[in-house]
Amino acid sequence: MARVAGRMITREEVAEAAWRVILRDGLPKASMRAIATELKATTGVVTYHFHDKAELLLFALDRLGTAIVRDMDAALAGVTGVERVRRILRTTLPLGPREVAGWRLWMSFVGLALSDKELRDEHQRRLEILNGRLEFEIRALQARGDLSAGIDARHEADALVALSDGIGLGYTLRPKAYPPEKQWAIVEGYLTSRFGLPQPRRRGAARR
Amino acid sequence: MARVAGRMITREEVAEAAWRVILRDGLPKASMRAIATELKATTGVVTYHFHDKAELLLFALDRLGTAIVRDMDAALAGVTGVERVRRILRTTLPLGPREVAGWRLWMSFVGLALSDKELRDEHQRRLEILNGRLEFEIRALQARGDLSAGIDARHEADALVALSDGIGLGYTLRPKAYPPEKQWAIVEGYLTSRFGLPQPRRRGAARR
DNA sequence: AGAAGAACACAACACTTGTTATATTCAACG
DNA sequence: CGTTGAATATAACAAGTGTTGTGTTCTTCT
Repeated sequence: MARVAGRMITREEVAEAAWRVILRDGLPKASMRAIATELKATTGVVTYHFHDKAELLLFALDRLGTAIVRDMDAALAGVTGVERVRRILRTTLPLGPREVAGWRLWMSFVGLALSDKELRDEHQRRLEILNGRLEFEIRALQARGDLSAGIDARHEADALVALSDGIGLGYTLRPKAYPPEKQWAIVEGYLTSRFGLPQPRRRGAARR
Repeated sequence: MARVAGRMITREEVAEAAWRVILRDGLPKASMRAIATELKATTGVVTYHFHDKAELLLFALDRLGTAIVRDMDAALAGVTGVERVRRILRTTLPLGPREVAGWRLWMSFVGLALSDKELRDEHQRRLEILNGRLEFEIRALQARGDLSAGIDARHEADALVALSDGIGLGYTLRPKAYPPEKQWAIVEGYLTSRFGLPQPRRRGAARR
């Protein structure tokens, strides 16, 4: 109980301030003081909402993951069939500024995740969610008859995750080499040549 | 002039010590003192060979890249045809402990590379080298007649880099999800369904 | 009005960091 | 020999870090 005072900064706002600092100055510069300054507050706010800095970073990463899942669900609303797979990939790829920011943040944490078990678990969770969703959709397509029952859904989902993550990694390091059109061309090319899924737009070059 | 004294620690040894520290304790723990201790020396050695810490990290990353290129060249010696593409991918994928260490190191630096221009340039250089080599080999296969002349070599190389980098990223975060056999199954599956490349067989065509 | 407690500010502590300056060692050479 | 200079050790500094403790506000409830 007890509704509260003047500004009332929430944990989410702290996490989002951390995002902005990380995106602007990099993770090493994201100190408690820098995050507090970004909030136009002092470190007291940060230490009040989070016991640790580790807890703050973990929460920031967790919230980033749930935001992506929420975006994905929104993109899937009312969509059926093959288009669902495309929508999933569209929300994970760095096609727009929002997704680009997400990828930059995610990549900023990868280095830490290698030496921090909890951060690594959080990363794994996201990958497993993405993998699980793709696997589910592939199975649904198989049940529908749109896809051969012979293919290994789990395996194909792993491959798709690898492809989209590779594009995301490539974009964060070489943005010019992976513009949105090329990202999507790679994914569409993969889907058609691998599964024979029809292209919504005009037919292209992927005949062998 | 002047051959020198007792231990004579080189820049390369310092860089390799930095690798070990980063692999064992993570990049944030890789301080000058930690690296010096790993060398069983003091910080004087490190500051003598490197003016900056930034210069040390850049050198360590650069040397990692050249080591990978050297491995790739060694794997390509005397190999012709489609097998060359496979060899390239085999040296980039985290199939063995050596490549796994390379990937862990590379991923440790990605976060810093986002906020450090020189590190980012180094990353881009490696990606461009890998992309260039694959593009070259694809063109060679086209000239040979093993691959349709209609495909866009540059585009296919970008896609292949994305796929292998995605596998590498996936492995560093979820090693159990991408064991060596699965890594290779994904790549082989991609090559066959995308290019129709046959499983390894020998043919005796004249080179060039 | 008064009490309570949440939300925040502020200051200080104990470390660690990168960097620099100054000593020390010791093989090579005139 | 003594001198030189590269290679390493040592020590110190200023700045920044996460964390902790103690005030200060200010709303809400009685």
